[in-house]
Amino acid sequence: MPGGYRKGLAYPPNPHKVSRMTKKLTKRGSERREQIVEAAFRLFADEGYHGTAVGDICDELGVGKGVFYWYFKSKDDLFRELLRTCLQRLRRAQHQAIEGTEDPVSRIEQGIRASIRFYREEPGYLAVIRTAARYDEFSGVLHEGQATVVSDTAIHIKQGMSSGKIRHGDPDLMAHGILGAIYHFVEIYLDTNGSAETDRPQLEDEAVAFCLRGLLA
Amino acid sequence: MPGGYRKGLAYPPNPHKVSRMTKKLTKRGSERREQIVEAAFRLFADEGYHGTAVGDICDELGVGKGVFYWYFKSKDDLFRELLRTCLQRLRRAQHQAIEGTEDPVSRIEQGIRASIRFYREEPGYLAVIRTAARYDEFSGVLHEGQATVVSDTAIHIKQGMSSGKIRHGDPDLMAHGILGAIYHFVEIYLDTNGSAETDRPQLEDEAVAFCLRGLLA
Amino acid sequence: MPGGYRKGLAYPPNPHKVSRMTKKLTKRGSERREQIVEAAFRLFADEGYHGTAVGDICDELGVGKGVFYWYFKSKDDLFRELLRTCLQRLRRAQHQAIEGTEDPVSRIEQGIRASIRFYREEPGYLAVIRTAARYDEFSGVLHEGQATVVSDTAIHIKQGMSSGKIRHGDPDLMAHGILGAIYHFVEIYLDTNGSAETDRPQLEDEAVAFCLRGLLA
Amino acid sequence: MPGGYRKGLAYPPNPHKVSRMTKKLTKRGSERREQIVEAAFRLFADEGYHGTAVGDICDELGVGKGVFYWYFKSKDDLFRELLRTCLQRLRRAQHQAIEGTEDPVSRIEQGIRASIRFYREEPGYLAVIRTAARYDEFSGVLHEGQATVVSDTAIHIKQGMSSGKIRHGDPDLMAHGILGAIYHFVEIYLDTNGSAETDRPQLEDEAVAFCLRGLLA
DNA sequence: AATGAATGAGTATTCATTCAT
DNA sequence: GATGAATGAATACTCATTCAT
Repeated sequence: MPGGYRKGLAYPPNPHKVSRMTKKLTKRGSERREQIVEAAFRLFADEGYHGTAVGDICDELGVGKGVFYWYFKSKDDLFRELLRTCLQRLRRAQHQAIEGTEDPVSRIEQGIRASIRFYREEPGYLAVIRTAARYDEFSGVLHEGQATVVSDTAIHIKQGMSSGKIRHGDPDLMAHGILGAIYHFVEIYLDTNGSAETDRPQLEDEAVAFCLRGLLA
Repeated sequence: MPGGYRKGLAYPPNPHKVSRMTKKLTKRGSERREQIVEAAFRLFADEGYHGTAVGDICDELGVGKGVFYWYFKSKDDLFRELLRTCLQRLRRAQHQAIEGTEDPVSRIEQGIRASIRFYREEPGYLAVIRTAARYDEFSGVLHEGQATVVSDTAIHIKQGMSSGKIRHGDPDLMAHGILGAIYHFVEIYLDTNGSAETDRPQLEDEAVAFCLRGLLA
Repeated sequence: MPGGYRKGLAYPPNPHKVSRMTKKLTKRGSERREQIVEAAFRLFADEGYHGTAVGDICDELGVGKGVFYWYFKSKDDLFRELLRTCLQRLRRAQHQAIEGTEDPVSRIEQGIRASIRFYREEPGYLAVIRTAARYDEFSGVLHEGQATVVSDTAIHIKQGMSSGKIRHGDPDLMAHGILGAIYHFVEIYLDTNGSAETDRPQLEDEAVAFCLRGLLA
Repeated sequence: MPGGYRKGLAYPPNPHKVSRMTKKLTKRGSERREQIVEAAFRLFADEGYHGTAVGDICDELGVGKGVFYWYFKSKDDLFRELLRTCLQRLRRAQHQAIEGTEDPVSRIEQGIRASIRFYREEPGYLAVIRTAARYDEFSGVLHEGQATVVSDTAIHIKQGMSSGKIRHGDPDLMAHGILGAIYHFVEIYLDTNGSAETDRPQLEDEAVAFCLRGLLA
């Protein structure tokens, strides 16, 4: 039954829609799909989740709305996919930065630097993540992604503790502290729209210092 | 735009509406106003901004919708008022915690502890702040509030630097680091709905440790 | 502002909505559109602009409200289209009546007669024009239409002056005089609702006489 | 039963409200009443009927809404009173202009001139009349007023016919022609808001010429 | 694979009018 | 005489989603 939407955000989940998503796509089909993802990425980043109507995405491509629902179960679904992609890339960037470094503290440091660089260089990804953070619906996906990063980090922290380089404490909590601080730094000092007006080059150094050494002299 | 019409045809948000001067309220009036504020607080905290219709608030009190608009210019307006109140109380809580403490580092510590306690004890306030964080519209008010807290904290940081207790660095950035870490801790370890399922009593200690000493041993 | 939300919170008339390009309509679509125009025409004529809710129009056709907005950008928009159509038909009627007549004074006379006949035979059009005259919003369109008629007439007047058949004076003003008199005659002697209670067959003759010869013997 | 309003314009007429209007007012009371009338006059002229809320009028005077309803049965009622006043003044202006003139044609001419002068000098009255013309509700009062003017004029026309100065025809219709032309002239060439941008000093002469002699040479 | 058409619930806001104090 | 408080119907417009061709 079409039409209507409910308070808050969500349109009622569609229980009948069988996971058609396992469809095999022709070459043309995959291209279409990719076009949609790209357009949506741009729009979500610029206008936010609610600011982007399914119709806007279709208009962008000059196609009817049916097309969208041929490739995606729902708007919500597409956004989730996008979000997952963003988080994957972030994680990949972190891993690449760490590769070849042995010392756990250095690994943490490289991870911090990589994150900030990533957000700086990919403001679109940052925007999508920010958008996700705004809605309870997506906090699940976000938390998953975070959990991964946190446990990655927590491993290094534990190693650091073993070797005596890192003080004792709850590794997860510490990892969360890092995450929170970085995210906030990025919020404050990085502009979503590329125009690095407020950006400061030494942000990475300062972030690293804060996370590793805290305030005390 | 809403019902009724004015100026011939249009429904556009009435630009003339010069805030019909601040109303004088009778005792009954103030009580009503307070009732509205309370109901709205509860609903906003539970259901979010969009999840709460003006009509819901009025229904809660069993009054007509006009009543709402007798006391408040708009839904947006009421929410802002609520938000400001929340931020004020937070700040007050921080100030009270600091009173009587001289050492800047201790003041910072007390501030951190007070914030976490505040959020823990007043989940409603936390919920409202969270809700505000979700909407660009309110980020202004939120940022103001944050700016105040940051500059409060930065002052202590500077003093700590002078006395050599705090390492050198950008005080504002450090203050933001604290803010970000705490807010994230609260997000992760505190539930909005009182049910302290995930809560951990030692959260304050750990937060203080992270902010002051970072990770390193 | 109306239901639904976009861009986070706000209901303000969506400034981005770039007229989603002119739609291609299928046969069924054009028919639907036409049905809407007809229903709206009837309702606007009978009940006036404000007396006609978008919902009324849709109810008339037994369709959902979305249908209206599939075909028209807004209620205002539809009304403007309707109004333009009315004015066009009026002008066309005038042109047809003039065709084949050379003498400028006769052309003016035929124009006057055609106008009155038009209003008499198409009370619906008259009603729409009247309605438009009631609202500043639409006076623009109306004035444009008037301006056209006035300048058409003024041309004949000038020719008449050249040939000495029409006394000297400001042609535009004279044209406006004709317009005003006719419109008023129609207001007074023609009923919008077909019931030609007050109608008088010789109205055309009398109007012509007044406009051409004034009062004097 | 308070609240609510219906499509179109009108709130349901209040059948119970006994004509309290015959109240005798104290001196202070009459002053209040006069203040309301004045404020309403200004607002109606500036903002139109719907553009002026009862609350606006009261705000202007800094009094509660009850005051308004103490002195007037309804908004509609007040407007009618105002309108009647305007029409009276117009008629008075016309009479004064005619006094002492015997020749019927001259009387008509003086009447025309007086009307235009009146509208030019009292843009507020014009605005109120215009506003009234916009709403069916008030067309009654307006038509009454017009009827008076028309019959006044028709008398002169008849006299002119008797003396052979005016061509034969329906006097009422001729009078309506004059009215319509003048009103339209005023619409076109006079600005409501005093700023006589488009005004032309010789408008009176031209109007007289059009009404008396029509177009022909 | 694609399209155009249709659905319809959901909501902020205004304002004439009344009435208990 | 005056006030503040309360009433509540009325309405434009959005948009995720479905479906017949």
